[in-house]
Amino acid sequence: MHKILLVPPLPTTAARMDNRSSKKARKNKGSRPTARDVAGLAGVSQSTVSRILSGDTSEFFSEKTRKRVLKVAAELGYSPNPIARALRGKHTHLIGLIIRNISDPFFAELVSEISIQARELGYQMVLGHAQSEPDQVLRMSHVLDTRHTDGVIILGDLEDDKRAIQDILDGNRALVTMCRGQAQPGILTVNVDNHAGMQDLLEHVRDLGHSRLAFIQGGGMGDFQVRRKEFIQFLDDNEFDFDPAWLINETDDCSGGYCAMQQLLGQPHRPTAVIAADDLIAMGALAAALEAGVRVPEEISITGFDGIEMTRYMTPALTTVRQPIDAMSRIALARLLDLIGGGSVGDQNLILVRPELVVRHSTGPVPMMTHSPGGGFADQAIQADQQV
Amino acid sequence: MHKILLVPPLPTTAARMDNRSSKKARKNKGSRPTARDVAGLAGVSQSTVSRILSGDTSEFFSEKTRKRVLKVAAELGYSPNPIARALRGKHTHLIGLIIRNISDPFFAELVSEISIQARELGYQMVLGHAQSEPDQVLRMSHVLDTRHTDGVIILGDLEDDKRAIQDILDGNRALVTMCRGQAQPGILTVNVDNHAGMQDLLEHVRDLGHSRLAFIQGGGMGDFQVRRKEFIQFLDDNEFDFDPAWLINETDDCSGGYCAMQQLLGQPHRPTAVIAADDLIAMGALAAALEAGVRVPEEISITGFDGIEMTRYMTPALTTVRQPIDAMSRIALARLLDLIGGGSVGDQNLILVRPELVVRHSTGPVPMMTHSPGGGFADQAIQADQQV
DNA sequence: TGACTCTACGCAAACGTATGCTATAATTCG
DNA sequence: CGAATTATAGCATACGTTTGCGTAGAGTCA
Repeated sequence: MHKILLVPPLPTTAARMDNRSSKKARKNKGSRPTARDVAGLAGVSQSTVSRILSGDTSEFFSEKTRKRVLKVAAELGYSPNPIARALRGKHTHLIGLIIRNISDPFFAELVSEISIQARELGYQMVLGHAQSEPDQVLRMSHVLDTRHTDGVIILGDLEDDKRAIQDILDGNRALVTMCRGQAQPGILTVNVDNHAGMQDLLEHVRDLGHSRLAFIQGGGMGDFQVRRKEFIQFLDDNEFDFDPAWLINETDDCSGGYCAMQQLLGQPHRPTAVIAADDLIAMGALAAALEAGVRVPEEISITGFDGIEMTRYMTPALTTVRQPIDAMSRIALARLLDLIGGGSVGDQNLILVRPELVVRHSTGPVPMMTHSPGGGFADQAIQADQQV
Repeated sequence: MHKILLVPPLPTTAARMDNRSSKKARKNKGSRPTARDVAGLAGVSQSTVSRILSGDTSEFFSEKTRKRVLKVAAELGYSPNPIARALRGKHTHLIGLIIRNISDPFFAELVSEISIQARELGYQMVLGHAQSEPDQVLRMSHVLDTRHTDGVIILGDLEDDKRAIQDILDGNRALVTMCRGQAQPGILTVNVDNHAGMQDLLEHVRDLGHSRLAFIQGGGMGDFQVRRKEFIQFLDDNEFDFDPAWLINETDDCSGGYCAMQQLLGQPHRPTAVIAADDLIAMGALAAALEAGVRVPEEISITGFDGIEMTRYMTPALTTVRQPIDAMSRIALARLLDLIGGGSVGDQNLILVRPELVVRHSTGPVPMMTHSPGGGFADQAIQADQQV
C-alpha cells in the first residue's frame, strides 16, 4: 500500500542492501525462501524476521510489524533453515539412535515409539547402526559422524561400546542408554525392571508345578545376563535343581532358540519348562519343539520376554513379559531433552520401569511323570538313540 | 603459560586476527577442533586445511605441507563439521526415510539394509514416520522438516501422499520410492516384481492341485492391489472359480490375517489354499486356522509374501516369496545418489527386481474330496452349524 | 528545551566450512 | 636476462541463521 515503505538503501553498506532488494524482487526459483526474502517483502530487516519467527517474547514488536512479517512468511511458505540455525544456535533438533539390530521386532517397536514421540517434541531421529561396524575404528568414526546431533540414545548393549560412549561424552553430547543390563555410573539408563519381570514370570511357571527349568540366553548382552542371574537366583531361592546343561547360550534370534531347544531335547534329562531370554529366541525354541513332535505346553512349557506383537499369533500363543515400551520411551526422551537443555544426570541414573506378565497358552501345568529321575520323557522317539 | 594471550578484545578487524591466533594456542575445551585450529598449529591457512582435507586433487600442495596438515589434523582428531559443510556446500549427507510402519518386520529389514549400505556410501538415514501424522498439515510440515536432507526415500504407499511427494519435488530434493504398487510418471520407483512373484507362487499352488484359492489383502496399498490383480488374472487365465467372498480385505498385520481366516473358515464353501498379501497376514491366518483345528497344509494351504526371517520358524514353516532386499536397496541408493549428483530420472523410471519363491511346509497337495460341490469340508465341526 | 526513558527495530558479528580469485616464489623459456 | 608460466598457498566471501548491541524516534519529565 504505502510505497514509502520501500525506502531506498542507506549510504554505507549500499551494496548489500542492493543485493537484498534485488533478491526481494524474485527469489531464486527452486530453492526455499530465506529470512531475507521475507524481510525484503515485509520491509523489515532480516533480524526482525528471525526474532518474530522464533517467537522471542523478550523482544517487543508492534502488532502491525508482527502481523505483516507473519503474513509474508506464510505466503512464501518460509521456515528457517535448520542447518543454518544449527550452525549458529548449536541445536540441530536431531537425535542419534545407535542400535544393534533394527530387525529385531522388539527394537523395531521401540524405535517406532521413540521416533513418534520425538517428532511430537520437535525432534527427528537419525539412525546409527552398530551392526554394520565390525571393528572399532569404523565404530569410532561413526560416532564422530553423529556429532551433528543434539543427543544420542543407545539402544541395547553394543559389544565393546565403552569407547563409543566415551566419544559421545567427550563431544559434550547428551546421552541416554536404554535396555542395557548394568547401568554405568554417571550415565543415565532407562530399562525394564528385569528383576520384577523375571520374578513374575518364574513364579507363574513355578505355580504351574514346574521345578525343572532351562534358560536360553542369546549372547552375553547385559539384559540377558541380568535375566540369567535372576533365573539362577530363583532356582536357588526355591531350591530347584540346577543343571549346567540347562543353561544354554546361543545367538539372539530365532535360529539361536531353535538350536538351543534341539540341544535341550537331545538331553536324557529334560526340563519341563524353558525360559527364553527374549521372544525371538522363544519363537525358535517353539519351532524346534513342535518340529520334534513335542507338544507345547502339554509336554513342555515355553516362555518369552519382551511382549512383541506377534507373540499373540504363534501357536500356541506365547506366555511372555511385556516391556512398557511407551513409558520407557517417554522417560528416556524426557530425560534426554533435560540433558540437552543443560540438566545433569543426577543421583538416580538408573530408571527401571515395571513390565507386565502376559499369560497365554505356551505355559501349562507340569506333566505328570515329571518326578521320574533321569528324564521323564524317555519314550520320546527323538531321544531313543541318546539313551543307549 | 603466557598471560599475554588473555588480551581484552580489540576494536576493528584486528580482533579477528588476534582471536584467531589466540585460538591457535588452545582450542576451547569441550568442543571439537575446527579447521582453523588445525591451520594455526600447522602454520597454514584455514582454506589450505579445507582443501587438503577434502582431498581435492585439482589443487596442488607440496608434499611437506600436506603431510604436516594431515598430521596435525590426526593429532587433534579433527574432522570437518558436517553442519557447516552442509551450509556451504549444500550437501548434508543425510537421507530422509519416510516409512509407514517400522514395526513391520519386512520394512524393518529393509530399513536395516538400506541404512547399512547408506553408511558405506557415507550417508546417514533420518527417520520420518508417516504413521505418526494423522492429518495433512502435520505431514506437510514433516516433509518441510526433512529438507535438510539431500534426498528422500519413501518406503511403501502412504495414504494420500501426493502432497508429500509434491513437496519433496518442490524442494528440489532427490526422491526415490520403493515398494509401491503403481509407479508415478517421472518418479523413480524400485520395487519387487510382483507379477513374477505372484506368478511363481500361484503356479506352485496350482501344481499342487489347488483350484479354489482365496486372497487376503491388507488394506488398499498399491503393492497389495497389484498382487490382488495378479491373483485375479491368474484365476482368469486358469479358469478357476472366482468367489467374491474369497477376496477379503483386512488390516495389514497379524490381526488382519487372523480375522480374514476366521471369515474364510466360517464360510460353507471353503477355499483349499489361502494366498496372503504378505507374511504378517499369513502369520495371522495360520494362527486362526490352527486355532480352529484346521490342519495346515493337510486341509488348507497358506502362503505369504516378503520372505521375512521368522517365516522359517512358524510351524509349519511358511511358503512365501522372498523379496530381494539387498538388491533393491542397492539399486535404490545408487539411483538416489545419482539423482543427488544431478542425474535425471530418465526413461526407465520403474525398476523391478525379480523375487524368489521359497517353498516350505505351509503348502501341500490339495485334499482329496475337494471336488464335492458346496464345500469339501462339511465334516469340520466348525462348519456344522453353517450347513443347515 | 534538553536530558532521559522507552519502544521498536536495524547493524553486524559470529558459527565453520568451501571456493573463486589473488599473490608470491620458483621455474622455465625465448 | 626479462618475461611468461607454474606450483603453492592465502584472502575474502558466501551459506542463512541467531543475538549482543546500538540507535532513531516518540514520549515524558524537570
